[in-house]
Amino acid sequence: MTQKQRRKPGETRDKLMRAALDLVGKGRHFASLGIREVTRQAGVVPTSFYRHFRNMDDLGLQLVDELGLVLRRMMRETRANASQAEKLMSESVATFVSHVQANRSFFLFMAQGMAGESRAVQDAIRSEMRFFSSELANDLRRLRLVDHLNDSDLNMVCDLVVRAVAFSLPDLLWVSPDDGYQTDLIREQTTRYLQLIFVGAANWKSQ
Amino acid sequence: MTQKQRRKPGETRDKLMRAALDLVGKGRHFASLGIREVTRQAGVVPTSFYRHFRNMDDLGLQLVDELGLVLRRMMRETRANASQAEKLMSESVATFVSHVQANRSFFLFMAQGMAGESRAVQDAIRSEMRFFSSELANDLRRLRLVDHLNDSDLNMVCDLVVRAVAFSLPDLLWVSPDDGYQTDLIREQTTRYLQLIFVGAANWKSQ
DNA sequence: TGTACATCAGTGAACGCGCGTTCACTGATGTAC
DNA sequence: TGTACATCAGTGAACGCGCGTTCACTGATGTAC
Repeated sequence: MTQKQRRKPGETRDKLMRAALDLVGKGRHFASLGIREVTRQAGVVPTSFYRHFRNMDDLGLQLVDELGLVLRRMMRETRANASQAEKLMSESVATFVSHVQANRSFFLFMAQGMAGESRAVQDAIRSEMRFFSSELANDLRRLRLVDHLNDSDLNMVCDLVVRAVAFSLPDLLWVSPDDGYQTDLIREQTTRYLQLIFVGAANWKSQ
Repeated sequence: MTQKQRRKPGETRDKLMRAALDLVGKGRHFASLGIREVTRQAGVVPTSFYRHFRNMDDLGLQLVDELGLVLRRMMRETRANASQAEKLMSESVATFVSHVQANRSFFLFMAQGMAGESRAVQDAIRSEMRFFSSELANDLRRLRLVDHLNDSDLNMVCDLVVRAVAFSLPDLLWVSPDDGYQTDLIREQTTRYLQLIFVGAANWKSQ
C-alpha cells in the first residue's frame, strides 16, 4: 500500500532534471542534449539515468510537470497582487517578468518546448496556456469588468492577453538577465499591449 | 556508374539545405540534426557538406536568409491582396495562413529558431519581425487609417499585430496540414484578434 | 526481538555504432596565353 | 586556335571519440516472520 521512499527520495532524479535545466540555461537546446552529457553535468554515472527515466523525452515530460507547478505558483501570486483594477495589468506583467527572471531556465525550456520535437511537451504547454486564459476569463467576469462581452468574445480577449504576455517571453529571454533597462522596456511595452487590448475590449460590440 | 561530378553550381548546397528542411518538416528539431544525417537525407557523401558549410550552425544561418525571401514574398502578396480596408485584416491573415501551409517546413524552422541555440538565427528572425512591423506602420500611415495615433503608439499597435499573427504559427503548425476545419478556426480566430486590436487602436488616445 | 530476504539506487566495465572531421584523390570546367 | 593549368565540387577510406545501452555487481533500506 504505502510504499515509502527508500533513499533520500528522488535525490539523483532531481539532480538529473536540474542538470538538464542548467544546460538549457547555459544556452543549449533541450533537443540536442544527450544522456551522458546530462549525467556528467549532474555528477552521476551514466547508468544512473535509467533508474529514473526511459530516455531524454521522458525527462522532458517530467520537466513539463514541474513547469506546471512554477506556472501555477505564478498565477496564484498574480491574483494576490491584483490590488486595484487600474493597476491590474502593470502588476500582472511585473509578476510575470519577475517569475521569468527567477526561473529563467524553466522558461527557456518552455519557450523551446513550444516548437520542440515532443508533441507531448507541446500539448502540455498549450494546455497550460489554455488554463491561464480560462482562469483570466473567470477573474474578469467576477470583477464585472467585461459585462458587455459574451462568453465567446471574452475568451477571445483573454486568449489574446495570454498570447501577448507569452510572446514577450522570447524578448525577456533574449536580453541579458541583469539588463534592468531592457527588461523595464519589455515590461512597459507588454503592459501597453494589454492596455491596448483592453481598450479594444471595452469598445467591442458583442454580436 | 560513371556519374558526372561537376553539377550545376549550388546544386548540392540546395540539396543539403532542402534535406535539413525536410527533416525539420518530418518533426525533427533543427538543433538535433547532424551532418551525416543531413548528407544522408540529401543523398550525398558526408564530405560534400564541408564544400558548402562550415558546420550545422552555418547551414542554419543560410536557411534564415532563404526564410527571409519567403517572408518578403509573403509580404508583397499581402500588400497586393489588400483590396479594401474592411477586408484588409481577414485577407492578410488568409495570405499568411496559405503561405504557412505552402512552406510548412520553413515556418517550422522559424518557430524553432525563435527559441533556438543560435543567437544569430534568433537575431535574424527578430529583425524580420521588426521589418514587418515597420512596413505595416508605413502602410497604415499611407492609408490614413490611423491619423490620431502618434508614431510611438502606431509602432506599438503594429508590433502587437505582428505578434498576434506570429503567435498563431504554433497553432497552425500544430494541427495537421490537411485539417481544413481546424485551419479555418485558427484563421478566423487570428482575424478576430486583429479586429480587436484595431478597435483598441481606433479608441486609443495618444498622449 | 533478531534475522533473512526482497527491493532498489548507484557503480564501473564493456560493447558496438555512428558521429564529425581529415586526407588524398578524381574529373569537369573556366581561363590565360 | 588549341592547350596547359588552376580551380572547384564531389568521392571513399580512415581516424579517434563520445554516444546510448547492457550487464553483473554492491550496499543500503524495508519487510516478513
